[in-house]
Amino acid sequence: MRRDIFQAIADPTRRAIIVLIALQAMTPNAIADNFNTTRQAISKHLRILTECELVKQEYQGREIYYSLEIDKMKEIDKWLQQFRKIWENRFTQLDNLLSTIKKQKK
Amino acid sequence: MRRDIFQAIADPTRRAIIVLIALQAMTPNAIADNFNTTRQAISKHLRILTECELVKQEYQGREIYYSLEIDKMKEIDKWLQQFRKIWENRFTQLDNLLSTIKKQKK
DNA sequence: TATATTTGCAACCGAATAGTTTCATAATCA
DNA sequence: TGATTATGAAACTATTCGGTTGCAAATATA
Repeated sequence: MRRDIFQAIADPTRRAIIVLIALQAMTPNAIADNFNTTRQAISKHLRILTECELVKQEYQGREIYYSLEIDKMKEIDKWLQQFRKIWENRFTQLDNLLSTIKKQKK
Repeated sequence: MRRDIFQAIADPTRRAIIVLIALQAMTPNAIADNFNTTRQAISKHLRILTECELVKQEYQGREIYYSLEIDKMKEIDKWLQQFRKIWENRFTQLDNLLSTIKKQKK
């Protein structure tokens, strides 16, 4: 079992669940209402999301409210950081090129 | 075959390849030297990365140089955007709370 | 207390995945 | 030209994945 955050967001249903519970906590039943699968399938997705700590549970009687562990999402952001440096650099280089051309025109 | 960018970065070997060729183009053989698998396995990963346009090829004789399509990486960034709003908001709320407490102290 | 509701878990199934070995093709070099 | 090198593709395999059905446990309700 790999069960890391990148594998977690690879599945489109799980990405949709993440978006769904990002703003408000929801029960498995309520989440499942939004999809074309069984409640048990959603339950399995929630287990995967819980295992990699992308989601937290809040017990309330027999109901369980699931909500997004927003801080965990930053790990993806962190990995992206190294590439962001590259694409921002590209822009800077382009800017420099453009201003050089501008100067040459003068 | 799903073959989208999120599925592409789910595999740790593919993520490592992406990092490896982010700064300079490399041939499949050179890439494979960095891993504990066969060249053919790397070739398959490169095919997947090519299929979802995360990577571009440059033919040079019998060698093929692979390099990262950095713009494609922005798609992940774009998806993250909606959550970035949330976590930045949290910080703002915390700031407001702190300044409210500060005011009350006065 | 008996029944209904909410939930997770186990067993099973078909499809996808990552890897291997083998082979074909094309370019380079002696 | 013949051998070597770089590469991709095909066939196969073990494992994982996402889904289903069926069941058990715990809470709520009549």
